[in-house]
Amino acid sequence: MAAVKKSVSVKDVARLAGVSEQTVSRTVHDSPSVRPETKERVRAAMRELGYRPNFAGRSLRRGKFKTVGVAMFNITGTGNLDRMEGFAAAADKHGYAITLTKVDGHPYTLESASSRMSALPVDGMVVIMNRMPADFGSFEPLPGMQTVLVTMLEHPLCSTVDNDQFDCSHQVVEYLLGQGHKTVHFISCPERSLSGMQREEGWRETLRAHGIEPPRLVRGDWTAQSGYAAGQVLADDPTCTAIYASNDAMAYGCIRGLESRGKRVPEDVSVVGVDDSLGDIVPDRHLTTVRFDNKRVGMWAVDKIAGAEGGASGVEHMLIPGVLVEGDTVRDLR
Amino acid sequence: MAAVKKSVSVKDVARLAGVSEQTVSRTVHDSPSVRPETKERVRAAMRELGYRPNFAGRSLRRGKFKTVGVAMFNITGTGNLDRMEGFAAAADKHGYAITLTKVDGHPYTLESASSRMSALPVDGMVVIMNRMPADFGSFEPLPGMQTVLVTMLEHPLCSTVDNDQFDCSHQVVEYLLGQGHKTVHFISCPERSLSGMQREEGWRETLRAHGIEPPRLVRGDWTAQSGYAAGQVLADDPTCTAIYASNDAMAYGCIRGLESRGKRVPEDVSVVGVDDSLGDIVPDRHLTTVRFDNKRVGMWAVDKIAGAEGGASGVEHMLIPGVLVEGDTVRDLR
DNA sequence: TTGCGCAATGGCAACGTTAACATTTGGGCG
DNA sequence: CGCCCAAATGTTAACGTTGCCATTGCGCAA
Repeated sequence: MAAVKKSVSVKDVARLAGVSEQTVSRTVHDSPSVRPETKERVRAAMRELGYRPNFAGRSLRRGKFKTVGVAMFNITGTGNLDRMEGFAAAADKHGYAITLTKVDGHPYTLESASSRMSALPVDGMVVIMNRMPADFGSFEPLPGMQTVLVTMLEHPLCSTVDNDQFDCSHQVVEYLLGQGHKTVHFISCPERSLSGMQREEGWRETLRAHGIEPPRLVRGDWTAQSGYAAGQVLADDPTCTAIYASNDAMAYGCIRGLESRGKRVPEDVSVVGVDDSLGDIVPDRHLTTVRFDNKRVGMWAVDKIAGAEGGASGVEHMLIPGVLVEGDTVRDLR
Repeated sequence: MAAVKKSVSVKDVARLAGVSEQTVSRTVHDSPSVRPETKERVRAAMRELGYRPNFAGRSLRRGKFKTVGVAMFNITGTGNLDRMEGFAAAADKHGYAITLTKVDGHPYTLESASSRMSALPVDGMVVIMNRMPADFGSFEPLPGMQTVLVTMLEHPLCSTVDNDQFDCSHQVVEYLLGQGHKTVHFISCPERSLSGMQREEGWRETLRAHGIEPPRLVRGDWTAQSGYAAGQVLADDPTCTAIYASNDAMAYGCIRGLESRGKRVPEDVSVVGVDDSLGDIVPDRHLTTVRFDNKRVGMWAVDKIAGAEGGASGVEHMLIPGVLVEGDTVRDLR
């Protein structure tokens, strides 16, 4: 019916309703100082013309976009979907939107992400760090642009939030030692992964805190295949009764590798993974693993920006612990 | 050094560089009608003040946002991450950004997604449909807002793009029949899933095209657990030599269910999945499955919007076929 | 020398919205 | 009956950018 040519502005609505533009604006914002019958007349005009407030005009006037930018160096990655769920949920709660930007192909620096964002309609930004950016130490966030980094590393000028990888390893090692294992073997991941290195460090330090010298680790590459190979290697090590794999895929692979060498899980060797990413893919067996709350990580980041509103809230660092989920791949030796 | 209070505008740069605002604007757009030395002076001023063009002012003037909105009813879902990778990649290519919006909690209608988007700074929108929206038939996209639906269903007013689920089932069934199997059993998914129902329809029709009456299907719920149960049921069916599961998790579960009843895969029964979502989680065995190119789906959607620019390009429907990846879970009976 | 054309730059207005201030109207009260 | 206050509505200006047109300055041809 009401065919729209260009775009309908407050002016058009005002003309049709026979009021001033200001009254239209007040009606849009449901101001109490407009008579109900006037409001209704204005609303009718808006409906008839199909009026939609123009975002650009509004932001220009307000100096705010009600949008949080998310910069990712690579989109695909464990937990990113859950994090996005968190971003979107928190944004929704505050009436914000999320603007997603891929910073792939550009240099792996915070500056690169920041300058990309600066041209976009965002009030604050979140950067998901998978690796160590070259300028982590020297980076300064854009003035007026609240910046949150998703990483365990603390930054002096930006708030940070992440899963507590260190605590994760601590929980796993304590758990296994508590079940009577004398030591815990470790299947690591490629060295460029920040979170992986933190898991490794947590494993090492927790063992040392118990006066146990960490055994030689087996380096994996996140794939089940590498876990399989690691399992075969560790099957020949008589001191190995408990294995902590850096992710679930390697843990599953490791189990098969152990079995291929005649070891039973958990009777002979216990295995623990991290991520709870695969669900119960092996239906009659549940992997003992650590479940992270990536959604909460995402929500925290956006809450920090959208919740701050005017007041420039200070720099905060948040670590969100995972939960060890007991399955049936660990044997109690006590 | 150059501490910025509020925000730096062309006016500030113009004053510092001793030129007009217009010349600043021309410099930003690298117009040939500005003397190189003037340009350099302006650029120096921009650097000194830390000038960033204001998005709102620019969009207001231009009437364009260079942004594509993506509406999702639920973020978590197989393939969404790859699709987002596609959105972001295509947006990057065109100099666009992606604005992500969760429409969860609101009614499952296209109208709801559309009205949510209309208040955001976007030039076009993509809606990811998992289920059937109540208003699919009656929906009209917002005037001036190019709308692309991610679904196999064709819409008269909106372009659509999706994986070709029908073709996927066709490929799988043809492949299995080609290997000498007399029929193909099917593990389905919950009825509310659009893509799942299309896979089911494709299975049924392809069998019928060969004059084979489709056997009774076993209904699953996407989980490995349900696949396990289905495998146990089908293990007792002597006519069952080939099973097509609606996703990989059920396929893996099914294999374990069959094995728990003494059937070997692929010697006794062949199993094929869909999605290629789990990687080679079982290291010494590769599931035969169908790999979809969700990234391409995402890119197509954003290309359609960002590539159109001014010209209102017509409604198009695109189906992107998956690729059957041969593993070692199918036996050739010939 | 004068006039013309081109290159470089400046002035102005408008995009749509809304805060701040101005104005009108109606009603209560001295 | 007149005054004042409050409620309701209108007017103006500004947010930052850029298209359009005007202006300036310069070299070259007449």
